[in-house]
Amino acid sequence: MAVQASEPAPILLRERVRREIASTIANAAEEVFAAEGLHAAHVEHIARRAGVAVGTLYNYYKDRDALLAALLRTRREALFAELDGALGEVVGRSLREQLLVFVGAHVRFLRAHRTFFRILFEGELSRMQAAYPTATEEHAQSLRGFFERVEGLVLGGIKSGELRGANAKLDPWLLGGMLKGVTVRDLRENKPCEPEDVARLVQVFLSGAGS
Amino acid sequence: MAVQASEPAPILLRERVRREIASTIANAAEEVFAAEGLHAAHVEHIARRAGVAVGTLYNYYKDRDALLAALLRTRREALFAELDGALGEVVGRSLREQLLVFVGAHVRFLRAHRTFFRILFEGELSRMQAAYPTATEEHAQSLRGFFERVEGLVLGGIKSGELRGANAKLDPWLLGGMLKGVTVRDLRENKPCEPEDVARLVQVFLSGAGS
Amino acid sequence: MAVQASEPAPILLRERVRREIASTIANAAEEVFAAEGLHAAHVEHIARRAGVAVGTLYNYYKDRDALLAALLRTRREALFAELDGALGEVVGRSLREQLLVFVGAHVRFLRAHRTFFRILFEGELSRMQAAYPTATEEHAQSLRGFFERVEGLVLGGIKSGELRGANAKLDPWLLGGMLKGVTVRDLRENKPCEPEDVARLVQVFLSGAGS
Amino acid sequence: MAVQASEPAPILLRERVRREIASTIANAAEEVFAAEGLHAAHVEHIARRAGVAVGTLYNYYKDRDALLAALLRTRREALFAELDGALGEVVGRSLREQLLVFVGAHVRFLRAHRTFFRILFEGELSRMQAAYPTATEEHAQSLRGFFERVEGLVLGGIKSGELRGANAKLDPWLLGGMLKGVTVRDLRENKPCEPEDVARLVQVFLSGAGS
DNA sequence: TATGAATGAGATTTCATTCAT
DNA sequence: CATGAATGAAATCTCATTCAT
Repeated sequence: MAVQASEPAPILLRERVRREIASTIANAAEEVFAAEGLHAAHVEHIARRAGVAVGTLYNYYKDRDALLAALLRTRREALFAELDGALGEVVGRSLREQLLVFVGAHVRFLRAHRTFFRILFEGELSRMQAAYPTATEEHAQSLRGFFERVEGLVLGGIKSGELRGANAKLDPWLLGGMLKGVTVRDLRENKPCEPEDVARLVQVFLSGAGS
Repeated sequence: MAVQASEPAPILLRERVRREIASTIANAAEEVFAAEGLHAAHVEHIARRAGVAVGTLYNYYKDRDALLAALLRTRREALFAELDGALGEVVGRSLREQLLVFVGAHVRFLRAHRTFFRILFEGELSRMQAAYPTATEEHAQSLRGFFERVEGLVLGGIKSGELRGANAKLDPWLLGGMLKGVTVRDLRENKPCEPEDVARLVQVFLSGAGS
Repeated sequence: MAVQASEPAPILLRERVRREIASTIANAAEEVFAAEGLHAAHVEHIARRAGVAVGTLYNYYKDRDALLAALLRTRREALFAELDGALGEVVGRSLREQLLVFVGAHVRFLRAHRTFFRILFEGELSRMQAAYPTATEEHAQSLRGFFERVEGLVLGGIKSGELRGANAKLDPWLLGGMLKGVTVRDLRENKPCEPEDVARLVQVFLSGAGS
Repeated sequence: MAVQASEPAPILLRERVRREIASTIANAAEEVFAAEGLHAAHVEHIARRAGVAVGTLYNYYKDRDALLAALLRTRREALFAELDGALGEVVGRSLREQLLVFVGAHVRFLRAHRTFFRILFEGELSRMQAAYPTATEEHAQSLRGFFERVEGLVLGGIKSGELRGANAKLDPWLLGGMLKGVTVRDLRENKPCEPEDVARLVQVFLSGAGS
């Protein structure tokens, strides 16, 4: 008895094509948002870069807000997967090792997705709530998740005694600030963060730069 | 002894009124730019907040670009005066003292002009060159000047031997990053930077957070 | 018995000063209207050129419309005085003599008030009724008066038999067109109308250019 | 024999529709520019008269300047085609015949595009260089081309001896002035130029109106 | 479902006119 | 009266979004 297997397959195929296009558009959006700025980026440019018509773009994303939100969500999930994956491999190790691994993962992701961090940090102080409520929410969640992981490391260090005289409220901002510092240097000066820079960052945070 | 000073007085008065209004508009602009974002801020809102008609605003500033540029220039000059004034009083002292004074001055200025830093750091990765060329130039100069002062402190510390195994290229970004960290905390979380936070920041940079 | 003659004099003086200023403003207006165009001319430029404040200008003329209207009226009256004066001296003479004198007077006035004709002919086909109703009326009256005088000459020539096979309806437009032709040449090419050009114009109108 | 021509057709159709709309907008612009004046005409009125939204108008013409320029260029090319076509048919004929044909063609075009001449002659002395540089250039070229053709006729007449005692510099302005005269009569008095008017114009230019 | 032209609300900027000094 | 800064209506142009094909 022959099986009519021709039905489900096209559906899957169609779905795969759909995702392919959505992803192409999101990638184009990332490039254009990074290149033209969060506010100045034109939807038409995104469509053009993706090789589709604007109408098509709107078939995949409700509006500019939704497109930006989806983009942020996707990249955030990838980033967090990378960070959590790296941290998962050094559970229980020393704070120094955890920091090295964490910063290393961050830098690795930065190299692959410089644009995401440009968008993330450009929007950090920007006020887009009114114009892009959904994207703003995703954006906030990205910043929060990033900060929580930094904070988690600091709290772990305090608990284990590896951080002394610590200020649990402030120190995550100091560590996060340094991370942002090297990120901004990469984005503004086109100066990628080398392995020795990672080591130096961790060294300064743990032992200071002073003699 | 009566002085016949009836002529110059009105001129001075006019000029003073003029500056007063220009400054009122700039202050309103600062608030609105900070509240609505660098791009989304409406000229009309600025005028309304300043209590003048749009036309009046344009009597004082050529266009949106010029208004933003003037704002950035004014605040930058005030900030640099504050920072340089503070540093001038600790010339020759230890790096720790210089850092404490510098960070203290920064925090003091932040308290008085939170919005300026919002604009400064929001625009750090933003792309406004095309729309606001003059403002962009002022902005870049502000960032540069800020960084140069941080860099100067680091270089001084290296020269004096107070920074050991230093990385002259990277360390300014780390120190600057921490400063930005506490600034962002203030702006995003409404958590002003207390004196003990200043001390902690300097402590971490010089001696590290590790045990 | 001493006469208190000190009263009327100041009034006269005041009135004379008033007219002086009004006339200065009108002259400035003429220059600016001619230089910048009927619509593009800025009231502020007129005031500046007259050496007064805009507010002063509005003390003398109700609005832009009234200023332009007054200007047109004044110049028109002067032009017509000139033309009628010249024609008055050749009453009863041959059409050729009348034409020579008329065209000569026109050219003389043109040399003294090029700007008036620029305004007059620029506005000939322009639609300014909506924006400047009063000025439009003055303008129309100027054109009408100019045409009537040309028409008068033609009709006189027909009546006296000096124009043969004439077309009383069309010929004034032909003669007027030639006058406008030399005027426009003056205004556009900066080529003033010489005495021999006057003679040639009359010659062509009366005897044609053909061999 | 069926032809599989389904591909190219839509493209041609699109292009045709596009031209249709562009032309509709240009025609609306012509009417509005003529009715409201070169400077006072509102872009929104043009769009409304064309039955499209303002945005659509801007999809077809870069800005107000470009719209006016395109309009002038199109009409000018049509006018010159008409004039040159007519002149081409009387090459080598007598000056009188050439003039009759030329003036006739002019009058024919005037009847079909009264508005073009309104714009052309309104702008003759107007100052629009600053606001509409491109349109000004088209305008100047139109005036120049018109004058050149008039001048060509006169020069031809001088060369052939059909114009006697001619003034090659002045006569084109006289002939052109008469043409403008009948045109203005049409536009201002709503009095179209009849065939006998054409004949009279030529008659006066060649033989004069005198007895 | 893809397309891209049409839409029109909304933003910036100008300038004739007013009016407090 | 002279002054000139303040006013705000109005004009041009942009661009996210829709929708007929």
